[in-house]
Amino acid sequence: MTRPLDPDLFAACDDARPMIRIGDKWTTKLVVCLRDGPRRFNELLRPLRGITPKVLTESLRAMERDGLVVRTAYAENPPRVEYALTPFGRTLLEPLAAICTWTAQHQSTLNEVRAAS
Amino acid sequence: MTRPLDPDLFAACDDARPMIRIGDKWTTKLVVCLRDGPRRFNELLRPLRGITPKVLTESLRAMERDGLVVRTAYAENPPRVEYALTPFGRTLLEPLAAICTWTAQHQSTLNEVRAAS
DNA sequence: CTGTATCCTCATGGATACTG
DNA sequence: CAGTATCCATGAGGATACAG
Repeated sequence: MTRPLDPDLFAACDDARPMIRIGDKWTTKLVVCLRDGPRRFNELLRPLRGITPKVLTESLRAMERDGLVVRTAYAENPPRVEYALTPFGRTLLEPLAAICTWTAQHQSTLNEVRAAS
Repeated sequence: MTRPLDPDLFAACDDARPMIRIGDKWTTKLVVCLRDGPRRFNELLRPLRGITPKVLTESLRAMERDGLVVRTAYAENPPRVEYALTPFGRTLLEPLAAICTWTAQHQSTLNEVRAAS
């Protein structure tokens, strides 16, 4: 108990902005959306209820820049574009699952606690 | 591949605001800071470089409301206040560790990818 | 279908100073 | 030591409309 804090634990998070925008509103949900294979723009727009095309584009571009997602455009008519997780992006699935499981398991606890206050 | 999306996976995250403010700038760091035992206000203020007392207070109050943290004030002079994780708060440590590990392992990859673009 | 272009709101969180 | 009190900057994200 009360061992000194390990400074290294913060090394990865010390930047003004988080390396991965795990904290933002959509990135994690997008990763989950893409876990079973490539999805098209509208296939992402729909299940993420409430996201606007602008924000979806921004999020996907950011994830592309970070190498989490690849965008593939097919020269067809009507145009078809597919987004898929890269192998690197897939490495996020496991730690993210841990958080999702926690949330699913403890959501009711949280609701009770909040209702009581 | 390309199995249909499991809608339940989003059930826990469908609210306008996340149940737990995992996404915010300080909550996760505070959990990590408190993992080894109770800490005093200034013991949290210092290692979280850059946080202001106002924001620290706000964050701790929010975590208190959610039952993640307990505040204990000792009637001494000078005043002493300790913050500690509740058992419930401790359940967050494991999934959070998964994310921390991921970040630590892949930070360099991310840096390379960004430098290349 | 797959996006862009504008405009705008609003909450997070930072700066600074002060108090019991 | 452990906060409060103000004020304010910023940018993520939303609304809406339009385009290739």
